[in-house]
Amino acid sequence: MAELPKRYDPNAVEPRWYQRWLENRDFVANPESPKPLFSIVMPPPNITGMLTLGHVLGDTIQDILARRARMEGFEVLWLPGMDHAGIGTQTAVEKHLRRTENKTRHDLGREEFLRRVLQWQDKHGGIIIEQLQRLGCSCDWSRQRYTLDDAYAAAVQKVFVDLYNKGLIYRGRRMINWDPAAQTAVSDEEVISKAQKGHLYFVRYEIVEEPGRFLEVATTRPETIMADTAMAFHPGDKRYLDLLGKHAWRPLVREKIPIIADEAIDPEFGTGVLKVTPAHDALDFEIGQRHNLPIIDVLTPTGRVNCPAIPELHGLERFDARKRAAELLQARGLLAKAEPYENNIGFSDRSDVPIEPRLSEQWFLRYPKTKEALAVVRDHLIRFFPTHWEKVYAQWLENIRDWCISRQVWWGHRIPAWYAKKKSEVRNSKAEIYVGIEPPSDSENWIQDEDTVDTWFSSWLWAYETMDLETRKKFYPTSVLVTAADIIFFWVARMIIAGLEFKPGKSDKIKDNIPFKHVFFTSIVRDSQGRKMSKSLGNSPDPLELIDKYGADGLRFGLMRIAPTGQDIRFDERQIEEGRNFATKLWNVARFRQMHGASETIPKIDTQSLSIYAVEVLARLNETIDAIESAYREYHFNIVAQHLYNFVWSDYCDWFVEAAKTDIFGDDEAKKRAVLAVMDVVLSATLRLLHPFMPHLTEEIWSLMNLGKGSIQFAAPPQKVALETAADVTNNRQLVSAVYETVQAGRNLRSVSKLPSNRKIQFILRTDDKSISAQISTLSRLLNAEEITLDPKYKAPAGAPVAVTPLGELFLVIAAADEAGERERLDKEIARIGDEARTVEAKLQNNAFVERAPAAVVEEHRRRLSALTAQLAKLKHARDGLS
RNA sequence: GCGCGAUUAGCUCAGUGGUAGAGCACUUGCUUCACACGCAAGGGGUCGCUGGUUCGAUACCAGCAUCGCGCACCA
Repeated sequence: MAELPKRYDPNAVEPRWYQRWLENRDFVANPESPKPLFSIVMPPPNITGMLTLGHVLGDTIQDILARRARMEGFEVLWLPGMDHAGIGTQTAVEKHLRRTENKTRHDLGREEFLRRVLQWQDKHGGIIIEQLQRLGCSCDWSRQRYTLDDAYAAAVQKVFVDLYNKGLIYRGRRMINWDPAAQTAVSDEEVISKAQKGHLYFVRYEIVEEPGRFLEVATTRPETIMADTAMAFHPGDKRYLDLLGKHAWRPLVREKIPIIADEAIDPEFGTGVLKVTPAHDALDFEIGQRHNLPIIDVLTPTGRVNCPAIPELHGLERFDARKRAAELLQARGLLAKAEPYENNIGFSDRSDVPIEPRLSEQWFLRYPKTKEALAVVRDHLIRFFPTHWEKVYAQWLENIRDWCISRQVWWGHRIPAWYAKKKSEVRNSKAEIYVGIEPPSDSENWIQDEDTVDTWFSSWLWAYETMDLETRKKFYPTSVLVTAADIIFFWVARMIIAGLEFKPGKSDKIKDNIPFKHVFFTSIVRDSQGRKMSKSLGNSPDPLELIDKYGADGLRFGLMRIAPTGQDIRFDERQIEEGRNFATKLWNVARFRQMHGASETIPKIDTQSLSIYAVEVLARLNETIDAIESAYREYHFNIVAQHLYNFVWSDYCDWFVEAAKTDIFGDDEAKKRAVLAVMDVVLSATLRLLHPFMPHLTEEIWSLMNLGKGSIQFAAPPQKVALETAADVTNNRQLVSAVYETVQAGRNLRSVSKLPSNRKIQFILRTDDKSISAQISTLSRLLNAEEITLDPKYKAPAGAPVAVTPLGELFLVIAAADEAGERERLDKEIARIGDEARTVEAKLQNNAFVERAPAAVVEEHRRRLSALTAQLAKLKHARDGLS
């Protein structure tokens, strides 16, 4: 038997076990297994990503579910993988290129650039996989996938072609969200609105037909004035009715533009007049369509002004141009005023720069199966945890708009569309477009689309395209998806749609094709001040450093314990420290058991002859098992962790082990063996319950103490211990709680009497109950008493500290009693108990309460009152005994 | 503007129609034969506010306030 060192060293133990598990292929799923399935696909982290606390949270939860399922006898597949992260990875490489070689991707050309991305990927990619392994994740690495694997990429292309052939994917020239930094279109979901401080400029447009009269318009974007093609007001706005059909002089590039009326204008805003700029605003574009307005684009894809007619602005960056345009207007007397103004602006989720609404030719997907996707969640074929996300999901689906899926990015799945070379300027015509996985046979006459698809257009197949057919047959649909709620639209909803549309399941039935049965939305990890973790704030701790400091198990347990469902987590390193401390506590209490001899591999206890303390701890173990079971059903991991923490630390260590020392250090060998067996049963059960949270530590103790055959990973979860008849258990437990209460009262006496806790002291217990004598040795130990004497007729000297306990009156024997102090203490105690008794009594005197409250509640109050009254009498008696 | 969530001890959070809870932090005592990453004792709360339902509300209902999030608007 290997001896357990005093301090547990996770850094030595954890990698050793992980390596062993890998060698044993413990995480590899077997599609031919007859066992019931349990499967999870990991939300794929970005290929060049680093492990964040968000990953730690999500992947720990997945690991807990996977490990628990393995113990419960499921055939488990936890399928890991990575995402190529189109825009993100490309941006990183472009940045690197600019810094090191001062080149753009266009300088290198597509082929060379992609070669560089692959180099970058080889150098920086996949680190996160090692980090997940350090965390202890029990993924089936033999099935690791990548969104750019050949088979996966082929599936993405096939889906594109199929949807095109179904008429669901189309190409169109429409207003899209343009990211000028990444220089690509993005989807509506990738635009986040943020409050932005700026100015509202009031610009004067002279009326052509009435020189000297001006139309004033409020705008935040004077730099786009050159692209104005109309002025508009609300048709019901009497202020401007006489101007309808007239014209205004557009400033800067002076030109006549019509004055029109349109319902879309809010007469309340600004002056009630809108300058219509169809090329640079979605609403203006719609108005332009309705009124057949020309479209003038004065911005380049990088967000610079393109307007040679105004040399002062031409080439300026859009925000510089805004200031300059205002100055120009001011100089010409056309700027009435500029007010400070705060409005919401759409920012690119990716590059964090303001989005530019832009007219552009892109590929779009008309979502299929939206009604069905709503139904499967509404009808709970797919259950969301917490449930309130169902509503968020439904709202999105009910207001869904077509998805712009093309990206002007090279890194990713290239769009399988070809254009006829000769007439490439007329791409709209169907005859000029060929969509197919293979290029057209006369490929020299065709040119492939330069764009790639949105990364999420590949991720939405992740739930099943990651599985080969055999694996899919066994493990699809997956059991549960664990993910952060911020990708509910990006990923969760689209995966559901994909499952329903492409039907990868074993039959056509909806239940076989939904991608998962449960979705658990994890919290978002924030810093201790509630801010989001971000690189720029530097408030994001490195999980690997935390693992070095506290161990993977400590990190996992600490994080789980503070992770509420449905709310954000405020991260505080002290909580991880607690996780580490808990690991050490468990280690030490196991060590304590080991010091008293070897454990039985399959521990057995004789439930007929258990000590009352053993009954108590086993009953609490049973309660813990029940509580954990129901918490798991709702994915309340924090509650599971809290129950385990309380049971181990309080019920087992603080109370049972301390009480058990009476027998362990006693002379009765049979009792000693019995109590050690109880410890083995409890430890064995506890380790198994804790294993999903703290896999390495529990495996280490399990193995060193030889508590089971083989790895704890496949040990069955503990069953509740069958105890004796309920009545006996109740009696036993009442006695134990009386003993424990007496201990607490005695310790309190010691403390208020200012006796240091290491000093042996004497107690006298005044009671008629002779059966108490059996508990005296344990009482003595827990009170660190020299001696406890049972004396039914004890006459205490005046001033002797006393506590009224369920076992009788407990007197502290000290040489010089502080009579005044004791009187004061008793008075306080009498007042406190008296208050409580009066409260209960008042309630019982309330007829309405006695008549209407449930009988059990009333009875409980009566019992309580009589107990308090008895206690009060004894306390008063003790006080009156003082001189 | 619409929707969602939160509001309980200094902090992070549980919780229940019937006597307010945990961990940390704080105060005090302790190197007692598993553990100072520990043991023991203690202080600390009008359960956001106002109404309603009820014998009884921190809990259920309504309104309000504050904070956070999402959607829409955003000239």
